[in-house]
Order: sequence, then C-alpha cells, then structure tokens
Amino acid sequence: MSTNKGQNARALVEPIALDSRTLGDNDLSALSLSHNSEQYTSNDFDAFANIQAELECMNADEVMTAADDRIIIERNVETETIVPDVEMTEISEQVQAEHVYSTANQSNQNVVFQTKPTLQRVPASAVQVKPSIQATQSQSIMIVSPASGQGTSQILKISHPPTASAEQLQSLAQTLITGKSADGSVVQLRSTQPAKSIATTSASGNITISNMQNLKITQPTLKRATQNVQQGRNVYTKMILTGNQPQPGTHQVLITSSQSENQSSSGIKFLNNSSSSYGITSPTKTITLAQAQQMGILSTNKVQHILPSSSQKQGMILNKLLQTSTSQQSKVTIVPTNTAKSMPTKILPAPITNIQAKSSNQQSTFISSKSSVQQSPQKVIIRQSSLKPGTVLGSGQVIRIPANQNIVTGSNQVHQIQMPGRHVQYVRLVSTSTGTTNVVTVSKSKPATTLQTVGISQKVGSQQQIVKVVPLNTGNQSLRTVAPKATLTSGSQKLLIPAAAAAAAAVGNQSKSAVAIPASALSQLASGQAVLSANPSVGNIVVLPAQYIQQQSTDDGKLKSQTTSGLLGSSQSSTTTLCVIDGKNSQRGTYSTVEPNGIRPRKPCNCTKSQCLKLYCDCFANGEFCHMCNCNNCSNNLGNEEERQRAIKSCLERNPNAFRPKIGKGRETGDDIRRHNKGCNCKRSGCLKNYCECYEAKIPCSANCKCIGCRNIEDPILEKKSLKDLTETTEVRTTQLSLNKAQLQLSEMAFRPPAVSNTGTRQPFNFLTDKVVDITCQCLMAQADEAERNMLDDETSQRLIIEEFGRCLKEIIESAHKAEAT
DNA sequence: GAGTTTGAAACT
DNA sequence: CAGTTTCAAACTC
Repeated sequence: MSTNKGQNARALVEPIALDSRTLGDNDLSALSLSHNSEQYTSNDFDAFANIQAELECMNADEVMTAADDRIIIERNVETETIVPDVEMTEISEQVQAEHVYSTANQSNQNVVFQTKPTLQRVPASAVQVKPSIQATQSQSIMIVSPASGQGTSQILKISHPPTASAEQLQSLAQTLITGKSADGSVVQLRSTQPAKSIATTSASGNITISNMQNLKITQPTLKRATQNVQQGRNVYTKMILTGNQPQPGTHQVLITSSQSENQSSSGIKFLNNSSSSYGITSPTKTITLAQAQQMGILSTNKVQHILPSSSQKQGMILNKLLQTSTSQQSKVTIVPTNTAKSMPTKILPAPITNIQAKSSNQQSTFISSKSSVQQSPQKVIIRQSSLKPGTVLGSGQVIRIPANQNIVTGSNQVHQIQMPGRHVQYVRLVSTSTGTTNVVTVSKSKPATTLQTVGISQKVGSQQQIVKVVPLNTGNQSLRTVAPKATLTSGSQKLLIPAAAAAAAAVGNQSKSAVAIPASALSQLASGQAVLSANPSVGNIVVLPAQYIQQQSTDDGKLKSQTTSGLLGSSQSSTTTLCVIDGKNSQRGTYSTVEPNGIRPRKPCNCTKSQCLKLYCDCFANGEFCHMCNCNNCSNNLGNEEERQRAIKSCLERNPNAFRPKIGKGRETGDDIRRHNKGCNCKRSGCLKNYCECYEAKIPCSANCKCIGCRNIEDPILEKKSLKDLTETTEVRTTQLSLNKAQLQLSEMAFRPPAVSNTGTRQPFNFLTDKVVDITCQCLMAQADEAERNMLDDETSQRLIIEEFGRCLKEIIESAHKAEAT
C-alpha cells in the first residue's frame, strides 16, 4: 500500500439523492438527526461508525498478496467513511426487531472470504477465515473473489475494536456479503447463519463458528441510534454487534434494515459506543448498503442506509439512493487514498482540530494513521446515487454524507435543511493539495427530501477555513442562468477559476457530472454569488463561509440553525447553484456570466419594497440569502432570520409549493422534457419574451399555461429561427389559418343554403347571404394580407385577390348546384 | 440610466 | 376564485 504523505486535505462532497417515492417526509423526519457544532469535535463521534468496511473491486491477482499471513494491499486503497445512505426499498423480514450481538473477543482477526461472484450468498465451502498473525490492529480484511478464480475480487475491510470477536467479523462479513439477494434487488439484513457455512482455517483458535441467531438479543444499547418507525412505513431492524465491555476501542455494529410500505429497504448502521475519540488511533469506517451496493456487493436497487445518530438530538438522516435497478454490475469505486498521507476518513467533516495523528499500532492496510489531520488529505464525498457505481472519483478519502443530514450552524458541521417536497442538494467539496477547499459537485436532489448543507473546515496553511454549504432552490433562474444569455460579461464580477481547476472540473463532469471549483475560486467569489453548474442534473447549493455565518450569528446572536424548512427550493429544475460567500469581495450588484466550467455567480436582486422576503425577490424565491445584491432594506439575510422564517412560512401558507421549482420534467412520457409546472399567464408578450417564464426557461408553453396569443410553441423548425423570424412565421401561420378558416366557413355556408325562397326555387343568388358575403370578404382580406406580407407588388396582389374572389364564387356556385341536386 | 412594459405574486 | 394591486424584472429608448 503506497502512502502519499504531505497531501493536503481533500474534501469531496457528493450528493446522495433521495427519492420521495421511496422515502417520505415523515420518513426523513424519522431519520433526521440534528447536529450541533460540537458534533464532530467531541465524543459524539463515538456514536458514529466504528467499523470500516472497504471494498475494492480489482483483479484478484492484483488485489493483494499474502505475506506472513498478513494481507498486503499492493495498490492504493482508499478509505471511505460512509454516512449511511437511506433508501426505502427492501423489505426486511425482521420488522422492528433489534438484535444486539455482544461479544467480548479480544482478538483481532483478518478474515478472508471467498464467495461466488454474485456475492449473493457465501457458500459454506467457499468461505475461509484466516486470522492474521499480526492481529494487533482492529481491522480485518475480507477478500471476496469469485469461486472460479476469475473475475474481479473485492476486498472488504472491516475495522473493529480489538475486542471484536471472530463471530462478529464473520457475522458482519456474512451479513455484508449476503446483503444481496439472488435477483440483485432484495437486500436481506437478516442475521445470516454464517457459522454453519463458514469453514475456518484459523490457527488462532479464536474463531469459532457462531450462529448469530444464538446471539443475545437485547435492546439496543445505542441510545443515539434511535430510529423512528413511522407507522409501519419504515421499520428498521437492527442487528447490533457490540462489545460486552464498553471501552475505548469497543465498537458496535448496527445493521439496520427498514421496511416501507411498498418498498423494503435495508440499511447497515455501524455505531461506535466507545468513548474513544474518532481519531486516527481508532479509524472507524462505516459501510452502508449503498456503499456495498456501489461496491458491487449489493444490488444497486433500493438500498437504504442509515447512519447512527450521534447524540440525543443528533440524528443523521440517511440518504436514500435513487438508483433504479440496473442490470449493470456495480463496480467498486476506487478512491485512491493518499496512502502515505492518508488519514482515517471521518464521517462527515470531522473537526480536523480534534483529530490527532496517532500512529497507533493499528495496521490498517487501507488506512494510514501516520499523517495528521491537517496534513492528511481528506475528501468528503456525498455520493450521488444516480451516479453509476464504479465511477472513479479520484484519489483521496471519501466521506459520504447523507443527503438529508441535519446540520446545525456552526463550524465544521453538516447542515440539514428540511425541504418538504424538495430535492436533496449535493455538494462535493474538494480541497486542493494546497489545502484549499473546492466545491466540486452539486447534484440534483429529489423531491420530498431534505436538503442538507455541509460545512467543511479545513486548514489552509495555519488558518482554518470553514465553508458552509447551504442548499438552494433551483428554478427558472438557474435555467436562465445556464442559458447562453451571456450578455452581462462587461462589468460583471469575475469568477476566477484556475484553468487547471476548470480542467479538473471538466474531468469531474465527465465522470461524476460534477463541477469542481477550486477553493481559490471560491474565495474569489463574491458573497451571495451563485455558482451554477451547467450540468442540469445538479442541485443548488449556497456555500457560506463559516465566518460569515458566525458573524451574522454574532451580530444578532440568534442564529442557531440553517434549518429552513421549505425555504430552500427544490432542485427539480435540475440545475445547480452554488452561492459562495466569503465576505472578501465587496463588489455588489454585478454578476458574471456562465463560466467555461458552467459555473456562474448568482444574479443580484434589486428589490426595494419587498425586503427581499417575498417571492418577488429571486434570491428569496430561490432560497438564497441576499448578498452582494442591490436590494434595499433587505431582510433576506441571517441577521433577520426570524423575520425571514416568518416570510417563508407565509409564502408556504399561501402556496405550499412556493419554493418548489417551477420547471419540472414531464412524467407522463417518461422523457426529460421540461415544462413549467404552473404554466404562464402571458397576455401581451406572446410568450416570446423573458417576461414569460416558459420562454425564459427555454421551454415551450404547455397545457399548463393560460397564456393568450402564445407563440412559444414547440416547433423544431421555429426554434431555429430568431425571434423576429419566429414572429413573422407565426404571423404567416396565423394569416393562413384565418384564410383557411374563412374558406372553410364559406364552403360550409355555401353548402348549407338558406331556406327556400318565396318562389320555391333555389337560385344561386339565394345563397349569397350576408354571412356568405362576409366570409367571402374575409377570404379576400386574408389574401390581401398575405400578399402584402409577402411584399408582392400591387398587380400581383390584385391578381391573387381576384383569383381568390373567383375561387369563392366558384365555391358558392358549386354549393348551389349541390343544393339543387339534393 | 430613466422610463415603460410585463406578468408573477400578493392582495382584496 | 376572480379581479385588482404590488412588485421587480425585462425591455425600450
């Protein structure tokens, strides 16, 4: 295992999408955990995952070599701390049952499993458990390789306390491996019966065959891991592996499965009840079903991951993976950790200051505990569920943060913002090697989920820099900002992004549909600026420097949380907005156009009377704080959070969907055609100006619109034309339609002559009623208009009009003859 | 940059 | 729910 010392912290936050279809608001609330500022700097970390699972899909021959019974990873291995993703899909047969498996085995074990490529079930004969000779660490490695020896092998690393017993490891491994059903869609977290099927080759004699069913079932000892079961919608089954002797280093493994109404979901929760710090000395890692899913162990279908709450009020909402069933085999995402400089991955942005590099005797093959936190590269990744499994993210440690995780205002914290009906926002923050933080990815969130903000603190040099990420509402603005309307370049504030960073961002877009922004670029962004991702699949996020929030908090002293339910817009509009506030740039009222990397600052508002607390204000409507705007008497800021919340509430009372995106995707056809959810009401613009929200969003008006004289129709031919051409073309069409209509009316009127004349005979002139004459005149006028529009000379125009008149007369006469015949 | 137009939001 | 007013952005000059 190579190590990369000196690499600076790297933080990636990848979005994890939540699916409202599988996870309702209640469900989210049930899973919601709040976080305070001390969450990651105190013993609260103890509540987080303690078991690290590392899977890596690689060729069996290159995976590892066994030397002295010690597993050596010859390849850079990334460590990942994953905050459980939540997905309500799989049904667990164990409902509301919590099992605590207590063991007190002090021996450390390295376990090697071999199973079938499908990993659906571990054949008894295929499983081997090999204790590591140098079992001085609390980590075990399981190699899952195809029984045939062909294909890719997967490494499952499990960090566990020294007291972890072989049974625990086996059970855990077995559970993980058996977490995939035969069809790849059902995840069963039931306690497997690995003991019966596991043949141990352990020479230590510590490994015994245990049946998990025989384990002591107790009430969960994890007070913080409470799961709210909401009326049977989501029931979680917890299997807890815990040490009998709570002590530093003792770890608990909580495997949680949930059951929802229509979909069953499973989750694995790893909890650490020890009081030991979440430091390097006891690297902990949590693997969720989502992770397992992504690693290929589990099906990509519907896996729910749940993270343990850290404290009584600190709950962590699990992210729900949105991935639908994919026939594609999941690959293991390999994020090369800085092997030499790698540091234990933390769940969520752990406070770097509290992490001490203790080169413990721990021999984690995957995690290097040598580097200090400041020096260790740290990458926080909120993984977007929609991403294909196996996407190579790059090197660095990975931290997965649940999309709906609550974040309490404070430095180093992850914020959760409850957004009823809104999508989860994703942010990937990547710190460069120089210690700067990069906002890499903002992904699209799902409705009926909660938004989360992520605060990441990192050391930049000797100064710690904290960046807060606040989800934003997407909407038309984002759409139009992305639109090639780059007309405000002059005088606009520049978003300086190094070319290298831009290139990196481009690379990120290729693999992750993400936009990378170097910290330096972020620092250059004016506060309140919105960085939009050209990627339509990303969500909106506002990044606020911690100091800004802190300052605001200090100013009014009442800033507590960024939880603004309903404040932030959902991101169905599938665009991402990053609002980076660093407080450094004082330029106001300007914004730049879309950057080459698709990032664009937010446009400032100019509100004067609304205090930016009404939907008139785009900032407010998009769930953003006004910053660097031109507004007057603005209350859309942290200093007026109370008032702002009232305004949000008021808006939601008037319209519960007030903060939902106006532009959605058509569901009926299953395509991705965007449409205005509410529709426009244009009357005079013909829906051909930006007054029209549909036109502004570059989408044709739909049946939802109540516009008058709409010309914003979906016509591929017309779309290629300019506005002027479009207008003219539309006029031509209108004229032709009127002409055709008049002609049709004439034909119909002529064919239906009036009543018989007094003489009893039907003469042609009897058909020349006023109506027929009127229609004939309309035909002639329409023809005249058409000739004029075509810029025809008078002679030609007259000829056409006369010809039209002749046609009318002919039709009248023919109609008369038909009438006589009848 | 001032004034006008426009349509969404807010209000009645 | 329809009509009116308010508002800020879009637009024009």
